[in-house]
Amino acid sequence: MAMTIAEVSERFELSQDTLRYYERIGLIPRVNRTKSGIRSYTEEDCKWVEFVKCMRGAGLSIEVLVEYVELFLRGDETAESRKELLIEQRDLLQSRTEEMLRTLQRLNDKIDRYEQTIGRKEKTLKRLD
Amino acid sequence: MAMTIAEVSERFELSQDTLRYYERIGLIPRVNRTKSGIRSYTEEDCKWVEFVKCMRGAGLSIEVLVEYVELFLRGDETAESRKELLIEQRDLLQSRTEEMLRTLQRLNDKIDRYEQTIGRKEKTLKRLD
DNA sequence: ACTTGACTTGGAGTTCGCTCCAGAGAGTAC
DNA sequence: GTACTCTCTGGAGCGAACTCCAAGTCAAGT
Repeated sequence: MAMTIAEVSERFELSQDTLRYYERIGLIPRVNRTKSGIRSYTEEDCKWVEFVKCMRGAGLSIEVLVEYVELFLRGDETAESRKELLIEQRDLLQSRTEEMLRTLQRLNDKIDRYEQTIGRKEKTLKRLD
Repeated sequence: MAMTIAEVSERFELSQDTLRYYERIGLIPRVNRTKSGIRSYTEEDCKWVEFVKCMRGAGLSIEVLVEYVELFLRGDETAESRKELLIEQRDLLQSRTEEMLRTLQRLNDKIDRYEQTIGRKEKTLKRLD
């Protein structure tokens, strides 16, 4: 059940360095070690890794995720703060996503215009043949 | 019609340093200067600034935008390459956007669960009164 | 003529988020 | 026991994208 850093690295496609870095800065709670000091990831640890990978992938900052973990570790009485933090980040993510959708549309329009322009050019060339 | 860097900075909410930086690295074509060496932005220059701001805002890399500008400056025969570059970036942007939409959904679910948990807690507290 | 303020350039400095490395300590294989 | 492999820690290094700074130029106002 418990996994080594090599296995977790493989499983989530994050480098061992990144996993150690994430733990060092508190982006995931501290992982337990064997008596000889080697990390032994539980399924719970893996859930944190997966969560953080997902949130980082969407662009949430390390800073805010560290804060989330800190709140989590302080226990139940921080549930409200955690919820507020999540709402704030959700709103940020939403507006960034909306901006990206608009830009996506713009890129598609631009590509369409390129298609038309190049299409016209080809026609012209054919006519010249 | 022509604008100073201060006006362009104001108009697009980009610092003067950023505008100069963008020009220096070729993210926008070179802006003409007055005889005394001061930048004088035409409406055309402003369109580039706006385009770049939009694309950077969606996360396109500086590197790829510089390449786009270079191709543009080489003229009509690069239209096809420019189109391909745009398609590539469009596809990248699309998958990033999709990832963000999935994460957005996940965040919303998580917030919902927080709402329920906190709701239950409040009820319990009330019952204890 | 001189001060003020906006602008110039080239280059150094900063922040974020990793990524790499050196040196050391275990566990396994022979 | 010694070679090999995996892992550890603390710290240095790196690339991207700005951001700041020093020293100098120029135009306008008084």
